[in-house]
Amino acid sequence: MEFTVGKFASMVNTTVRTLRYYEKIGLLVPKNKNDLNQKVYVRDELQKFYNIQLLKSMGWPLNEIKQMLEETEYSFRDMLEMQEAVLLDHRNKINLSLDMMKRMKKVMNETGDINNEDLMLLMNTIRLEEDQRTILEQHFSLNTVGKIMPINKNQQITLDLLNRRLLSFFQTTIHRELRPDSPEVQRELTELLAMVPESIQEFTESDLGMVKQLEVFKALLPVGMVELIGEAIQVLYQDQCEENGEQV
Amino acid sequence: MEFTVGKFASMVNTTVRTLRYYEKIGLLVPKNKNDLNQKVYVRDELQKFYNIQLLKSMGWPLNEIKQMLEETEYSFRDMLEMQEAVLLDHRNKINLSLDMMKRMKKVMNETGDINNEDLMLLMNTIRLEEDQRTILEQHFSLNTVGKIMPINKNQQITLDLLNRRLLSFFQTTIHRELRPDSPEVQRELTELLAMVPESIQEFTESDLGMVKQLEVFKALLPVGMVELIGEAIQVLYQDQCEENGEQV
DNA sequence: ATCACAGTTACGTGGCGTGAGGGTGC
DNA sequence: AGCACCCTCACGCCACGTAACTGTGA
Repeated sequence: MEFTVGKFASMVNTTVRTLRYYEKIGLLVPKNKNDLNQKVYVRDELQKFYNIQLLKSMGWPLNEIKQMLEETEYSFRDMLEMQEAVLLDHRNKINLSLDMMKRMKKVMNETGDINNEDLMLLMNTIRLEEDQRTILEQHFSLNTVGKIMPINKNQQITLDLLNRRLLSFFQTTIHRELRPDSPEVQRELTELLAMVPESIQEFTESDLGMVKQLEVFKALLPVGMVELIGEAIQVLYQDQCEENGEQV
Repeated sequence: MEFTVGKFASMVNTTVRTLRYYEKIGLLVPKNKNDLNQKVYVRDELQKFYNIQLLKSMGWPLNEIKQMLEETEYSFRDMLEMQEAVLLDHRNKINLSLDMMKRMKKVMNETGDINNEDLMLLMNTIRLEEDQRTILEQHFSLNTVGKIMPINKNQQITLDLLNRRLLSFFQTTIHRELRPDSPEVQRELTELLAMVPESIQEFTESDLGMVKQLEVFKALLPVGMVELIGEAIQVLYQDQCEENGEQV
């Protein structure tokens, strides 16, 4: 039951370098030597190595592992609970990214060209959804916010696709230098608004505090797009009021 | 729309150091300066920063992100698929650790004292289950292996608890220096074997190749335990044969 | 003499943290 | 004068990888 570094490394399925590193930091130091004055790993080191591997797989850093293995009076149960929380947190972040990527794959499967810049913009809006949601919830009711940022997966994908269509249309609008009151813009806008939940109109009235908080997100949109859409919506509402014979 | 590092950092919720680092590696270099000769971040940098964050959340390293943002001709779809695989793999490893920890929590909730060394030993047997399974599958049928290493969660926990009881008992046996043919040992052994699936007896007959492969795992057990259990089982079988009037 | 190991020393990696030390405007 | 910023330079962290060079028994 004596193994030199090389043998031991292949036996426990690791590298010589790793064992040397563990020795250097005092984590796993072979106590015995053979007749050739080479360090040898015995049963004790094997058991300790697997315990190190175990704690590592739980997410502990090596210096903490060293401490834990030195003092006998540590609570395994506490260690387990702590690292479970860490791993759950980690997994949660990964799940958020995976969800985002799933939604994007569906958006990309829609027909029509879309460049990488716009794809990243759409993906960013998904990624930053939670941040925007918390801001909006300070100014509107939970119910209202839930309508433009639904948690329901089906509603989500519907609005993701709507977002894509909106972005694509106003990109070409800017490119073709159309005015916000042009018939093409007004026609598309009415059509888009028809597909959207009614209460979204609440969002058109915004106070100054919210505008400031949302400025970062607005800056992510292409130059001039926010203004263009704002003006286009204003024109639309004026027209509607005139049709109804109302005063603005 | 001009921000110095500090302002920009707090706006996009990062640190000055991070921005400086990105500048150093040429990932995000502010092109403009203000009248105080300070570097300023504008809308372009803001958009780029969020794109960097996005790609980072997908698991890309910074040098690859830099390349991707430099060349316009990359396939966003391919990037997405690749990183989805990476994230899934990552999540899988975390899930394995979390499963192991769940099983251990149940084992720890059983009554009776158990020290940290033994807890880690039990946890290692769970962690190394897959490695042992592949070895055993080279020598026994899938069905047989499945009985002592079930995939079914309920059966798993039953055997985990059995393992704990077995370990605890033979630890005290060694401590009290009981002999393998002592009545206490034989009684407990018969009781333990009664709780185990019948076909486990197949495992008592082992060939040399397998013994060698499993040596690493046997070395994880406390000194003398393997031998003790082996002898105790032999005594038990001899007694059974004599009762049945058979010859050994 | 060559090979297959063992040994030590030391620099590189990635994504920053954390200073040191100096300058500038209010 | 102090404060709150800005600048650059540079070492530290973690868990090793990689390389260079030397030594030793078969």
